[in-house]
Amino acid sequence: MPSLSEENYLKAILFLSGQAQEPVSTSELAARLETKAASVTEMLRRLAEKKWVEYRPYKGVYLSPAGRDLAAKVLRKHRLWETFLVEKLHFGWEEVHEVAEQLEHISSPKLTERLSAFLGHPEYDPHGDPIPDPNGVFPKRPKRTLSEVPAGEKVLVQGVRDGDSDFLRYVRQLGIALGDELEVEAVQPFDQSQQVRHGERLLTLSAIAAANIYVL
Amino acid sequence: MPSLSEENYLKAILFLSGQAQEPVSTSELAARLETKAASVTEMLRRLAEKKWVEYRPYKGVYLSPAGRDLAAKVLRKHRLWETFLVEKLHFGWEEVHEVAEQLEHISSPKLTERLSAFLGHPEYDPHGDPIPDPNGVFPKRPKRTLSEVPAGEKVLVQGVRDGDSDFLRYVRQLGIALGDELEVEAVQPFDQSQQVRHGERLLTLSAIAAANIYVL
DNA sequence: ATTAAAAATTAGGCTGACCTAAAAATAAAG
DNA sequence: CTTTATTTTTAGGTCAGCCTAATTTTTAAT
Repeated sequence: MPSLSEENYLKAILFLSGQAQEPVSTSELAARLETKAASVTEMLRRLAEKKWVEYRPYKGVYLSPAGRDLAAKVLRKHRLWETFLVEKLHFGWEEVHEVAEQLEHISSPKLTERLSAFLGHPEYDPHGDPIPDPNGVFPKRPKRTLSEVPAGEKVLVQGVRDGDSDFLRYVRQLGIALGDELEVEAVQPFDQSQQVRHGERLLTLSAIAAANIYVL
Repeated sequence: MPSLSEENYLKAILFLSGQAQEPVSTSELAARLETKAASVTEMLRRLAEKKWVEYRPYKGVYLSPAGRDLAAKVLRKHRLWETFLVEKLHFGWEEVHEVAEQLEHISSPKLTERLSAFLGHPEYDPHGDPIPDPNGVFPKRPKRTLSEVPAGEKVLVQGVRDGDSDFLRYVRQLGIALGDELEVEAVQPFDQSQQVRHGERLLTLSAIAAANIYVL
């Protein structure tokens, strides 16, 4: 049974190593977890002892199969709770992250599965991010971002990248919601910024913003 | 902001001091929290420093208004979550306690109030225990136990005393559920045990068991 | 009222999870 | 290929929350 802190480390490693299982550096973890490098080193030694990560001093860490499984379970809970908060308790899109950070550590497999059933076994959370199944397997989906869409094409907003509540607030402020139709009118060659039609309005989105919006 | 441990101590003091705000002893707390007296003493000093309790060494402890408020908020969350688990996720009566012990520490006033609304602002949890309102005020109700019911009277099961999962299991095993009608047929004078009719069946309940069943 | 028993507190230690400062290893620059 | 800069680790300290053992206070019993 990992502690709350250990769960947060495992989750951070999962996030930072991406799908490719690339090793993660001490400083990356320290930045993400808002802690100091020395604390990270110490924790990594403990996680390695428990066989949840493979850790080579100075070289980085990656998750063991057991660690990956634990991290996926935490992520599953996080995304299920986010779904619950938005769909059942009518929270705003951008308010759910912090609360889900707490709820994700509740330890009760029965609760998790009942919650999933209650929500109709969703495969994606309100941000459009995939929810791992009870075995830690992600539903895969063509993950296309708005920035990949050429001028002239119409797309549906599927979600936004999770984790940055400033961005979530910005998107909401623009009036863009899940399921909305967007049409890319033009892409500026020099900075990849896009002119996008959203209903009546014409919006300008930076390349960075466009890369954080998932579309279908 | 109380820590998780501090919340548990406050909740335990609230429970043990009852409605009369009687002072609670170190050993009572140690027993309830499954910890050692020395640990309790240490924590009480800390709680007193934070003005959540009034603590007189060797004399006992009771909650300050601020501490009582914090404890009531935790209890409110506990009972709301129990209600959620039973009514929405179809947990059994006796399975919810442990999970609610975790959920009660989630800190988000907005979540608590949305959850309460989602459940229709219940005043009693599935065990029949009262849920304090957001200001820590309990709905009061004539709290009658089965042991107070004289022979010949018919009553409805309103709930059972929370906290002892052995007892919850026993009640369920007897087939008694919330809302069931019971008729006290006889009370044995020598040990106060009761013969109770439950539908077709005739049950014998000890005085101790009867004192733990709330009726209306 | 004294003594024995029970309850509570103090003293001193341990662990997890953090920190700062110093040292060591790796990477980057001349 | 050295030297410098950056990253990482080690060393040593703090704090919350628990523990055992020893001491003190209170309560109960003679």
